[in-house]
Amino acid sequence: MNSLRCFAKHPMISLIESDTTLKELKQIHTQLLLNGVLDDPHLLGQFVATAALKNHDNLDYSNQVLDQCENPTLFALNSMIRAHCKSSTPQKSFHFYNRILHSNNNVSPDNYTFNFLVRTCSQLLARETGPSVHGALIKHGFEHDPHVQSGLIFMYAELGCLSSCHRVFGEIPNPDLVCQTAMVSACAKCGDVGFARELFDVMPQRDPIAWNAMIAGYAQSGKSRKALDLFNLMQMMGVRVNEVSMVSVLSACSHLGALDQGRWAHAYIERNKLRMTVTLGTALMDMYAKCGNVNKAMEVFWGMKEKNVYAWTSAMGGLAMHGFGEKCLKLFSLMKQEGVQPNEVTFVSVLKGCSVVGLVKEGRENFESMSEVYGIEPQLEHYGCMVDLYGRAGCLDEALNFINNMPVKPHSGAWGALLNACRMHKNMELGELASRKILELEAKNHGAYVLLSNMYADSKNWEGVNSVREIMKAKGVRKLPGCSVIEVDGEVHEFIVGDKTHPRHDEIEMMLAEISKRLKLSGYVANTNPVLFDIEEEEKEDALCEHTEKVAIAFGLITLKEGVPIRIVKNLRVCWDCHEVTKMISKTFDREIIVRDRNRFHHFKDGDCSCKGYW
DNA sequence: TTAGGGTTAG
Repeated sequence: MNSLRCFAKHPMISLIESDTTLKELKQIHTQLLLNGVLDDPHLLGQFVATAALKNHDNLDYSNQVLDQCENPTLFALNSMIRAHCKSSTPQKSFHFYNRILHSNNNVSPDNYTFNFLVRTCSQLLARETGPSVHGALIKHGFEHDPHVQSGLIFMYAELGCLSSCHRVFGEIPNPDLVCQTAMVSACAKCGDVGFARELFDVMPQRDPIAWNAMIAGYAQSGKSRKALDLFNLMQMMGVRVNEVSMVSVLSACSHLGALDQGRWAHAYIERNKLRMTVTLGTALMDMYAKCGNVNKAMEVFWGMKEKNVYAWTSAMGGLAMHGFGEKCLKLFSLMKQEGVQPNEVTFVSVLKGCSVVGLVKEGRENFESMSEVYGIEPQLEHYGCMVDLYGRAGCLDEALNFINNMPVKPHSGAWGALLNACRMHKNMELGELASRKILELEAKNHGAYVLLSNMYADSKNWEGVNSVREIMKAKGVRKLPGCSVIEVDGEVHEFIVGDKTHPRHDEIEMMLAEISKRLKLSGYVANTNPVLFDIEEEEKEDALCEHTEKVAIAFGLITLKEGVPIRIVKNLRVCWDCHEVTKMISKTFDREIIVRDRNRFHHFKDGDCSCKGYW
């Protein structure tokens, strides 16, 4: 009874809510002081903890109150570590940890202290401090606390230290469901999704969170089909699916470009009345954008009740990916008007938006505003976007100048953007320089070899083509095999270059011949330059016929009803000839064709492409 | 009177 009375929340403290203003908080504080309520250290702790936990980003007041208090309780100090760990200033947790350590009030850290502190280290990605905190908690005897253990596994996974995850996990005699799930997630996060699955399979019991962890593990490591397979198994086993499961399912569909399956997932969410959280809404929108239906993506976006920086950034990225640069920038203005703070990823979308439509001035201004207005230091990714922006617009000198003046060493991405620009604008000399730089950094960068070889082929420099081929051979560099995917009636068909095993291979061949015939009748002459090797003209045409997007398009023409757009996802950039051919097919066969290549979307219609020849 | 595992944008 006594303890209940002691820990019941004071009615005035209960008034503190997450939307309590600072002024109101001060009024409550003054009242509590006048009434002598805060003379009780437990109630003071309650006030500070409530104020801090209700608003993670306004901890100053609680900090001040506690700093003026000579002998705060362990509860109050732990609460401050917990609040800071979730705030934008997690490092301040250590101030309160130090107060616990150096308290003259007989206070010493407990399992709560270390649990919160370990989470602070995860937030901070504290490579050195994390292990020290681990050492300290062992010294204080808390390494057997299951909350602390799962926290440590999570922390080491965030730090990318799988061996430490294994060490912690291996030392737990009987890990509970939570620790096992944390370990499954940690292995998947650190790249060992196979071991994650082994662990998952031998778990004596699995709740929906464990299933979600494994599905997410697959989705995040690019094993999208496995993610969808496991989701199907989850349903078959009668495990309760929730909105978190669907986020991973949608993410897997986005990755595959599987629009039918994505639509099915959308219908499933509605049918089962799953909660449309901002995360789920973002995943849904992203799925539609990445599967080629940008209008539907924007419809989802505008229908979202809450839009955070992820939602805005994803919508802007979707627009940029489809070539709608101006719309992307308009959305950026709107986002700022709404008071949503952009982050570094937002600027990647902004710069891509500028790049796809050649808005050099706007791109430069936005890039400069990153550090000047928003205090965000540009990362390599942003520098790459800027080189792409200048290069794509044909300002090759400025692109080179930009690279040469980068405050950090230019990475292969920056040189790669320049190389692609050189290909677009046919600048052989600079292209050679760019490829040399890339290969100095990454001797086996197959993309650079292919681009360079294609540039030589474009200028009929067969000697150049051969020399690239020789170097590739000597260094054991293989061209990444092309692969195109098309979905028909909810089934994903994958065409890999040279693979003739598709059950309808013969029909596809016939359709390819038909396409060839009809295109020739319309005056098409194959541009054979992008074929990597210098071979006889006729053979070259055959090799081009095998570019996987053409095979997938042929399959689409056979299987999809008239008027249904053909949607292809390709793992490489579309080559110039395929781009021309696809334009012509869209006209000759009166068919809309939407291709997602490694970089962006191409919408082919009536003999034209939305990229206007720049990709 | 404070605590643990699963989700979104490059």
